[in-house]
Amino acid sequence: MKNREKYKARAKIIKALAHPSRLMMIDSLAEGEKCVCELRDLVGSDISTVSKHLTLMKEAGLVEDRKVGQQVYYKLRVPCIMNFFSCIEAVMESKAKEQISLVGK
Amino acid sequence: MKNREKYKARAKIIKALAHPSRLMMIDSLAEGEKCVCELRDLVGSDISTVSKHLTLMKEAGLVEDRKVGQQVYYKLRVPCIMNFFSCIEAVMESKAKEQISLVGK
DNA sequence: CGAATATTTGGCTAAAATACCAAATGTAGG
DNA sequence: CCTACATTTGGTATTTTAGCCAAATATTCG
Repeated sequence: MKNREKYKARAKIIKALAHPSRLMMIDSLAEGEKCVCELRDLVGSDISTVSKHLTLMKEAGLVEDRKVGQQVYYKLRVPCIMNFFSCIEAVMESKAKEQISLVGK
Repeated sequence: MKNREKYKARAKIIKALAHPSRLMMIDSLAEGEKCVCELRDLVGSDISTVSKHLTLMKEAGLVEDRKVGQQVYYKLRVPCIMNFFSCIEAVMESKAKEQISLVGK
């Protein structure tokens, strides 16, 4: 794969994570399968908006869906995603410390 | 911190990763400090564009800078970022397998 | 000081992402 | 078949992001 393409492919997946509502849904899906309506209640947006977020994550390969009756259930496809968050917290802490040290100068 | 804010803060950091050029630079910075001009050669965009990418990553807390003479060196602030990529690859593989299984149907 | 080099900032345009509403689709049950 | 319900799709307006050029800033060196 051409180098430029490799980073583009990675960016697509990371972009699919890069939205507050989507992160909220991922956190929730870590507990297990949820239907679209449950996720809508969680994030509080219009259901069409939620559906589009889910489609986008599905296309990126983050989640998969399953139809049961008239409902559609989504679940995480690759649980290692959850490991991200500890590092994200580390970034925030590191940033916070920097802020503190700047005050002292 | 209010829940909604927590996810917004996380999203800001993840957004700062979510661009091919920025991922390319992060990969390169994993080897060690680089000046802006080296990173411009790497990604091939206008230097003002590269500078803006770096500023954005700095504001997110991903990198820090250091001025040496007339050059500015950037380095990774939180190395655990690099752990992301193995999971990203896993997402891509999982996606690829899905594609293959669909062909067979 | 004045020229040369590295980087950042401001301004602007084009492209991408987001959100909502309305309409379409799919499924279940009477 | 008709209605109700869950979800997706289409269309559109708004916001955000990206990239380039030109100008400003900072530093080095003669």
